[in-house]
Amino acid sequence: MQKEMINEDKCDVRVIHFDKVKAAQEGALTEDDLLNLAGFFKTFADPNRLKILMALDLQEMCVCDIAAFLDISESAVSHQLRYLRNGKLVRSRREGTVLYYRLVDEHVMKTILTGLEHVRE
Amino acid sequence: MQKEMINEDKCDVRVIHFDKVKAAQEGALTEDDLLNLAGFFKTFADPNRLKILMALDLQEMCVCDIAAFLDISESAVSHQLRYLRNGKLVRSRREGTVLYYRLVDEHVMKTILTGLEHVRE
DNA sequence: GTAATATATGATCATATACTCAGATAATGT
DNA sequence: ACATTATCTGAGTATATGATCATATATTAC
Repeated sequence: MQKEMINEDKCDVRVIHFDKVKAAQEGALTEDDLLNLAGFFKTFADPNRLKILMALDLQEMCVCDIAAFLDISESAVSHQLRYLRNGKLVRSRREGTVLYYRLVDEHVMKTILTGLEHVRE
Repeated sequence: MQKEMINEDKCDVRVIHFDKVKAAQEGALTEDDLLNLAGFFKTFADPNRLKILMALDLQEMCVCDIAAFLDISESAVSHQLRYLRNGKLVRSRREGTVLYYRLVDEHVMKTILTGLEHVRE
């Protein structure tokens, strides 16, 4: 059971399998990819956002309809939609004062369905 | 532009397209599925957990190796592994005092790779 | 049994999240 | 221009999250 220090400056770091640590480091994503990916999944980590995304997969909807569907305030919906817009998951189309939201592409539902598969075993 | 109240008790709820709200409600998941699904994605919503999962896809690893890889405390790793165990994403195998963790199944990486596809456009 | 090693757990704390509220903005109707 | 409608935004707040630290547990070696 060989022990090695991974870094001279951090003598508290204990490593049993140095080769595995190295392999993990070599296979790791960049910090950028990692943050984007975590951010992407954060989008799906909220029940209300999931409901919005699945509803928008069926049909485009406006803010107040989504608010009625979720039974939360329009302001709260608007905040969540901004979140989804920033994440490039939804797009909107304006018709007068009404904004109709829809999904951007098929990755969104694909991700949700893969997750649902796992959850239902 | 017809307006209807979705509920007599909540006169502040404004609905433009009642049919869409109804369709969304009919297509919606149960609260249980929704919470499980959100919980599932919450697992992937953290950079360190993502790194752990991707590393364990390559090879089984023990706690202290993961800690060295992530450059965080073994305690923090242990907390995250408990999270992953509760979510049924990883399993462990004991060899003396050392616990080797590995992924439970292929849904995990499938989910991560679908996400990565989207993130990289 | 005791000591040492590897991991797990509970308490605590700083930050992130998701809502509400009040007010701002954008498009339409008069 | 002014009022109305639909949505957006910033501030404030309560809860959730993820790390650290100290301590507890589990296995092995002596």
